[in-house]
Amino acid sequence: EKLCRMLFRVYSDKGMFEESIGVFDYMEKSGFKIHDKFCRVLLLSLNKRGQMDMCFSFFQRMVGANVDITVHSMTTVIHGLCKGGNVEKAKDLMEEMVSKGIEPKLLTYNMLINGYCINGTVDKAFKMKAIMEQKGFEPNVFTYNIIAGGLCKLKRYEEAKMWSFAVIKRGFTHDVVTFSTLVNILSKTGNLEKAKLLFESMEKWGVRPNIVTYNTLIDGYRKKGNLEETKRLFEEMEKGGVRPDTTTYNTLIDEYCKKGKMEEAHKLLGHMEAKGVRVDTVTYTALIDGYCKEENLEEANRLSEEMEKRGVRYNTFTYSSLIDGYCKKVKMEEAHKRMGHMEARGLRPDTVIYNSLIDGYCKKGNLEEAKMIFDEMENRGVRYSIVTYSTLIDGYCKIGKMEEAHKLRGHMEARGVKPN
RNA sequence: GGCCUAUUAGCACCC
Repeated sequence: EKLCRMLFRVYSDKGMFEESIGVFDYMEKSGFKIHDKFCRVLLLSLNKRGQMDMCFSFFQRMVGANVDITVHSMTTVIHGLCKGGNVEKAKDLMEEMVSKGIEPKLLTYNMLINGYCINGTVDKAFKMKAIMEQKGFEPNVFTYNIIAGGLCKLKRYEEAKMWSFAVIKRGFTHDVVTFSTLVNILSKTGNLEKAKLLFESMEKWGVRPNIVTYNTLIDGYRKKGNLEETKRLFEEMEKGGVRPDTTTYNTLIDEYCKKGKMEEAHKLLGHMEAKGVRVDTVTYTALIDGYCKEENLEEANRLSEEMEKRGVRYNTFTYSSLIDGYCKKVKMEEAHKRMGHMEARGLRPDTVIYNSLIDGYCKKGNLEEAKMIFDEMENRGVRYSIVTYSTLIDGYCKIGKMEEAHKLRGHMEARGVKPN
């Protein structure tokens, strides 16, 4: 029994999940008593590695094996489900557990509220908050920050600002997350000066800007085209003992890429390696996109091979940049080939990728093919966006097929996509 | 005590 516990722990920790579950099976068959705390090692590990489905199904197995389920493991599973965009499933799970006498905690509710925010359904997040209050839980700083963040995702910055300021007004302890959120809101709404003032006054409130606060402000300045201030902040943070991280470098690399300064961007990649800063998918995607934009697909492909070799994962953005690169050059066969690759890896092409393809065919003057891609989106359940319609409408206009263009305008209204 | 919250990368048109 002791050996099983040890094995289970090690397998779980190393991500050898089949083996972990094998041990679990054996323990169950042998009639060993299995505790909730013991199972949590696996739940947490599955969570960390994004294996939400397995996490959920293992939890079901725990229930089936009569493990003494606690709020802790329930909360872990809910966390995973929420992060994976499966809030409804998480909510159902919570309700099921409540019926078994397990009471959620404030943090459990916060996770669900966050889940709805991730989904972009803030109204449901508010409903969950109301339920939480009904149960006698007062919202805490996390709750407020989560809601402010959710509203930011929807670009509802004015409302977000109210929630962040409410933290300060309600006399909660001042929190660096609240301040960073506010710096972001101010910066994104064109009040970079105010953002800077807030940033500078933070210390007076007893809050020290951290890496995220710096990164937020740096992004604000570079998007405004103020490279001097961007660099100054970069140096200031290093002097102040806040070490630039992956996001900091990614932001700067993207800035150089957008300006077409690919050598500079590449140099920063070198700096990251020299300083031991982790390189990630965003780093490479920014670079790949930069090369694609200057139509240097050779270099873009070289980088994608490099990231493959280094074990940096591709995501939808990475493929999107490459596919768009091919579409802009009207190399449609190559674009399709890349789409095949991503699907083989279990990534579903999204709206943006389809938009690039449609644009490619439109630019080629092949509206039949463009329309076929459009229909394929429907069949595969990929949502149309305002860009999808604009692209295709533009395509029809350019070849003088005005009736088709008008038809699409009707189509979009029927779908509830508002013309801009 | 720990666990939940903030920052960076992809698409059309116009400018």
